[in-house]
Amino acid sequence: MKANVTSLDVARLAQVSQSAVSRTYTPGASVSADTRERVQDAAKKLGYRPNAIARSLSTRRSRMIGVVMSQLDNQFYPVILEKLSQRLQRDGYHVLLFISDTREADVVLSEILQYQVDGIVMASTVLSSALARDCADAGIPVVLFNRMTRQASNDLHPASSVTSDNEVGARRVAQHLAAAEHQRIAYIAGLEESSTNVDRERGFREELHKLGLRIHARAVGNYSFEGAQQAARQLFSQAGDRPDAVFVGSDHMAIAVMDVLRTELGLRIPQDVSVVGFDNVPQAAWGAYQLTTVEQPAQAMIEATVSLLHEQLQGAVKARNITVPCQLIVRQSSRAVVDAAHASAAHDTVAAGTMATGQRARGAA
Amino acid sequence: MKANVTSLDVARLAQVSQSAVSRTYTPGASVSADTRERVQDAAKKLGYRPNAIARSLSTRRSRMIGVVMSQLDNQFYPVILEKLSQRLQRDGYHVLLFISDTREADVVLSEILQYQVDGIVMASTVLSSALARDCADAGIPVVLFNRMTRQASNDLHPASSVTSDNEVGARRVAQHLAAAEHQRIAYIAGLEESSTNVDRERGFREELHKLGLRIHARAVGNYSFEGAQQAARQLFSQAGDRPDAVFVGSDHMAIAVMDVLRTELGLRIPQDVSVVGFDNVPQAAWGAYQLTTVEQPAQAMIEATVSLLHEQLQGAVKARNITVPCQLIVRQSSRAVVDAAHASAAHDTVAAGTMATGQRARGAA
DNA sequence: ATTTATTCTGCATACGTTTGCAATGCAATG
DNA sequence: CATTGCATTGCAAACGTATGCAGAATAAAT
Repeated sequence: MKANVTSLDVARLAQVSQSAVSRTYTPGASVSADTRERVQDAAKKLGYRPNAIARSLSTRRSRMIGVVMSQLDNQFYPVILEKLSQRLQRDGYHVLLFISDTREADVVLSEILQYQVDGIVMASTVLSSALARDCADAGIPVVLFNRMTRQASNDLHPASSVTSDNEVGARRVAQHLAAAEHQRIAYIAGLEESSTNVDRERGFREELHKLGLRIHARAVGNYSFEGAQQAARQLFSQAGDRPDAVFVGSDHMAIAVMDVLRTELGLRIPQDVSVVGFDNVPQAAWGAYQLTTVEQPAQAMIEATVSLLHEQLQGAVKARNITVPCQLIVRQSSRAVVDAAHASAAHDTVAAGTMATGQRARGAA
Repeated sequence: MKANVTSLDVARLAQVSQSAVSRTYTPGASVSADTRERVQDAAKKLGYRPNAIARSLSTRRSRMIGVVMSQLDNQFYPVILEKLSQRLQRDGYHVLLFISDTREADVVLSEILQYQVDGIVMASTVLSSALARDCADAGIPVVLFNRMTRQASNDLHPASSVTSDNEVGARRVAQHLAAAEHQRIAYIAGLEESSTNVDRERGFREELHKLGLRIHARAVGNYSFEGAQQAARQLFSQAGDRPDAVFVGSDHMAIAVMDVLRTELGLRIPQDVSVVGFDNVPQAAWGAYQLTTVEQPAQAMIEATVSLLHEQLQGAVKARNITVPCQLIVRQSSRAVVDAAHASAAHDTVAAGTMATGQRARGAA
């Protein structure tokens, strides 16, 4: 059997022109039922498979989407990657994956562009404005996932973006913690410069302020496991003035924090300290953590991403941001609301009512 | 600025032939320093980027590796994906990702082949022998990752494969559990037909037998979280005859099992029951689980995968299997060895000696 | 039967690169 | 000065497909 069967080989065997073969595999092209069948028979006989590379060269569309990610250790992203990949496959697109852990994102992106991808999704990575311009010049749609460009207020967005409503989500957390009468509320930040962190921290601070509270202590975890461990140790180092609640910038970090609090410091959660995260990764629901968190709705964010991509593939010139609402999910890592009426035994009662494992509850707003 | 700058545009501006431009971007090609510089200047001026699609068509190598995965929810695989992607990028290859969750793997693979990938890595997916033959005919190297083909004894392997030494790993677990004098040892299987499960179960059973023990109870979890929960409930349903140790076919499942045992059944680990997993995913080291497990060395398996790929890209015709050794990692989810001398207070002592968090210990063999 | 509209088909070119081959220039050697 | 060798260069033919255009075949309408 010949190694590389081309449309020409099939054409010869089927006694038709090469064009006819091409048209057989082009949906909507004009071919008679007879030729189509002859072609398909010949193709099967020879084991023909259309060459997507050649097609891309000819059509100038590769049907590949470049996806750039940096931290697959944070479960949020594998989940996104899986769903995104499946969603794109449904539309006949495929994912060219780039991991830009330590390397310059710019180098990576330059490689992507060489592959003539039809679009780019950047998750948790900063896009230099130079590259953004390159993409715009090349007419390649870029969607920032879970990140916004800094100059969001500028009328000329360099790229579209999809985020959840980080600010409102964080406000819900503030309300939740305040309702349970926490006094010394701490915040562990992600990456200082990331838009997610900025929005979450702003919403959290402002809502606390509105409720007559303030951030009692603060540390930075840079969205990493180790960073969060350090941050937790730092926040709880002075025994006298320890926080009674911690809002952590991501579930990934929150879990690290819980481990430090329990294992190293012997604290009980939520009796001694409440912990709240962000993202609702699968592990947040695990029995040992039962983490109260804000859900970033993965499927909705993916749909938004795909629709932004298509929108720009159709030629929309205006980039825009889509913000997806997110929900507070109350689990048992945070102390329950203190019911003024029966303050004594209230804890368990309320817990049974509103804190069943995995149950979704709208924020108390 | 022109949308698509080609090598011809650059050639014109630099006053050289198009070949010269091509050679400038072909490592090892013959170009004088002078022309190279002229070309690079012109390229920078125009924003030229070589078109990888056209190059692929011409060279008949895409420098893309198709990676097929099915379960990104099991942390083992994202970790692999991240490392593999980075490793391939180092060699100038890129990952075309396919998720074949529910869809036929055959359909997916057929799509991959259209993209003229230079090689394929299949992780935790079964490869139909028909497709394997197609790949062989097309001369495309295939490496099965963490799976072996069934007819391993056959002299004509359809595809190369990389596995850890599942059988030996499972033997270590048997020795470990036997040493601590467990009496009723259960096994929770992954996918019955998978080679990993077959090998692990065989090693476990045979080693137990050698030690005068047997598998006391068995259930199937199909490598899924929910399946493992069901399996755990089933194994522990009859209160009178509960296992005092469970070897679970993967960490992903083992964590689900631990949650069920603790939360639903109120059992203490390891006092009431020991739990051992397989893989050593990051979560196994988390404070709340401290899961004793067998480490599948990710980096070594990746290196093996890459070298098998290269080997076959160089034209090696013979497919082969590489087996990477794996290590028992003792943590606190399994009861410690009973020291015959001071059987009473031995537990904590031994634990302190050999069970420090995250410490790696060779199997007791 | 003739005209008109419609569907099919093949030809030929384009997509942007690589690369074998032959030609050129230049330095070193005799 | 003639000769050889070598590095550099350009020409032109691939690589495998899509598609505009014009002609052929078929069907529909008169």
